[in-house]
Amino acid sequence: MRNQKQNERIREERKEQILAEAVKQFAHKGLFATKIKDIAEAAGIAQGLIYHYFKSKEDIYVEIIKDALDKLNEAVYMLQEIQLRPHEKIKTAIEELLKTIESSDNFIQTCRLIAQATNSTAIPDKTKELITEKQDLPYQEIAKIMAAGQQEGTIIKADPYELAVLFWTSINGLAIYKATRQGAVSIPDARLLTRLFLT
Amino acid sequence: MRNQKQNERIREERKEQILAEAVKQFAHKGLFATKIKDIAEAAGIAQGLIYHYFKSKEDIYVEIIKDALDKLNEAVYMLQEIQLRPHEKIKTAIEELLKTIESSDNFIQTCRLIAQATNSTAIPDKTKELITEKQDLPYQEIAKIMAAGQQEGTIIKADPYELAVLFWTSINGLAIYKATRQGAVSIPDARLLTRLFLT
DNA sequence: TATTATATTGAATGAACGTTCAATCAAAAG
DNA sequence: CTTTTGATTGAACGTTCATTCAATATAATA
Repeated sequence: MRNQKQNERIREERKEQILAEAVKQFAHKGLFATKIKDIAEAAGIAQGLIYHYFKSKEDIYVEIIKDALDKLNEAVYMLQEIQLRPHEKIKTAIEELLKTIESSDNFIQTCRLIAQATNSTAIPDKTKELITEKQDLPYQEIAKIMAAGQQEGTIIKADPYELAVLFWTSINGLAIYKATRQGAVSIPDARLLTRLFLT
Repeated sequence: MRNQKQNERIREERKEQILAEAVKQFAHKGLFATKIKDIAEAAGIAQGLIYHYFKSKEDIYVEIIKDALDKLNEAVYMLQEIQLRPHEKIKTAIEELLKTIESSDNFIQTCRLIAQATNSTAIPDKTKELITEKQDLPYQEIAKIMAAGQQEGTIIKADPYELAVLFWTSINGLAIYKATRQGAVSIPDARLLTRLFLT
């Protein structure tokens, strides 16, 4: 028989493979239009095998949404660490996020998944909990930076949280925009958006 | 027996009633998580009766998406008519749109429906056609106004279409933001957003 | 090679759902 | 009151789908 280490590795690889295909399917079609058959076919395995690795379709979905929210929060957390003035943080964040939108399918999938989940009341309860738990952090974090910048006089005077809302709705909107027009779309220059927040 | 006029009126009223409930359901849950049973129950009628008025669930959905896109285009079209300088048009549009986001559930439902439909590849082909046909007009229209304002030196210099993208992604993002936090959320002041476009 | 444990398959199951349909109801017209 | 026509109901039908399961394959170990 196989030893435990090998088994664990195979198991982990298969799980990742299934998750990777499921992310694509969910991002494009959402939870309810994505069929287990779709995921199995995309992964090149039998339908039944999916249930060897996951309890249910919902479970896969919940895990994916969790990962998506975590990924976003992690990125935001890194922003805290960087040694920059607040207004430079905002500038850098916008530049990096727009660059990522242009280059990374992965990030766009993350945005699509979160947007769908956020915009539907039909998602599993567990997903709703994750969202209430994790969705606010990016807003809070950006709001903090905005407030700090206001202290220094480099960020425009307005409710910091409202500025954060504008920040994220713009970024998110652009990601979805890019996602839904396949191919050549021109994402606005970072300086345009930056201008919205700096004095 | 009833005369034809009465029948037509009853028929029209019922259709509207079904559509009104379907809009709510679709806006909250999307096409695939909304069941015919849900719509029938919300409308207080038997499931079967829906098929006396509509050919299929998809048909209802397509009609609703069509209405949503038309409503948006109509609003944009009215903007053309107003006698104002380009930068005043942008200012007024932002003010009115933000006011509408704060007050009108109807508008928010429209935004949700369009966002969902745009963000999914699983929607009916007929819906996809409607979107490709009608979705670009608001962008074009705002881009035109931006370009005109640039001629007058009142709108910031940048690709007009990119400005339009920024315009709509912000508005749309805010509408979705409001939709998904039930109750008290503070929508940013119109002046903040206006500042993004004016010189 | 025989054994054992897990991976994998594909068919079976059962529930949910969209749609159809036969039967009944309601109301106006004769 | 009777007829006629469309509105309405609720059960029935057929399909799709998530999930389960019995059977088979694989590969490491003894």
